[in-house]
Amino acid sequence: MLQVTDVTDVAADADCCTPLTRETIDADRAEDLARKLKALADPTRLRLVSIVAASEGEEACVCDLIEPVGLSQPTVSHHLRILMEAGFLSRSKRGTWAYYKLVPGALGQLSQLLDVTASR
Amino acid sequence: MLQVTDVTDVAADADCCTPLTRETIDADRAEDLARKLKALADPTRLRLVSIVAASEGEEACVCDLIEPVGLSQPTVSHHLRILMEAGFLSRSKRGTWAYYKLVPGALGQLSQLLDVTASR
DNA sequence: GCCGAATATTGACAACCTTCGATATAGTCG
DNA sequence: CGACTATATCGAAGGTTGTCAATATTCGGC
Repeated sequence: MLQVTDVTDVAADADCCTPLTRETIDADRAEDLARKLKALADPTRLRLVSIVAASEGEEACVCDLIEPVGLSQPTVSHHLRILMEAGFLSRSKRGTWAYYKLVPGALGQLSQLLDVTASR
Repeated sequence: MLQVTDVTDVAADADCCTPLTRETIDADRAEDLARKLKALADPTRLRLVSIVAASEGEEACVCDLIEPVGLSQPTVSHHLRILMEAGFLSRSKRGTWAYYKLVPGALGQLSQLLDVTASR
């Protein structure tokens, strides 16, 4: 009940958002939620998000991400693109470098959708 | 904050739990988290969880789940097994019927892991 | 304008996932 | 016991995913 206002905010948001439960989720929203979860459901991508989140300004350069995850540069780029398309990261180029940054609230919003069931 | 006690519970729990961020997640925990997320990252399984969660006692019989999702009985059984192995549902047989029930706190725990980034 | 460096895209391949029909298992009621 | 019903398992088909090497693109410096 603490979340009533948040919930409404969230409902006004882009492409999602009303509780996962109580009323059963409809097929379209399930599809949408699944797409976001799928973007996170990979160990490498979780590590990328985590590293970015722990970096200065919640932002990191591709060149700093390749070595920690131990995969090829194209593979890392691929994962970053998926995370961006799912709305978890945003990209900004500065010179030759590409910086990926956490989209504020994206993880929290997803988290709330899952939490609803648990919080009642 | 209402959930402080839950949080400690959860921290004492099986195979997970410390923030997704600040300290970067290690490969093992990423693997583990990814496995759970992957179990949820399917539209059909989200709908199954949702229907179960919205049912009396957060529990539903397989026979009641087949028609709503519109897939074959073996397919539904398969998805339920995945959700069970990931720790989101538990099964209890009563006579010929199999009842799947939400595991209390499982979704909430996952939710918290994601939320950490957002909450700081 | 050209060269080198950082990132993105493409194409290919193996592994895995979702789904189904067919079949096996387990439990109920005559 | 035997037929029926509910659920699980198996095997196969088609689609999707993660990964890499090779290549394209974009940008800064000489």
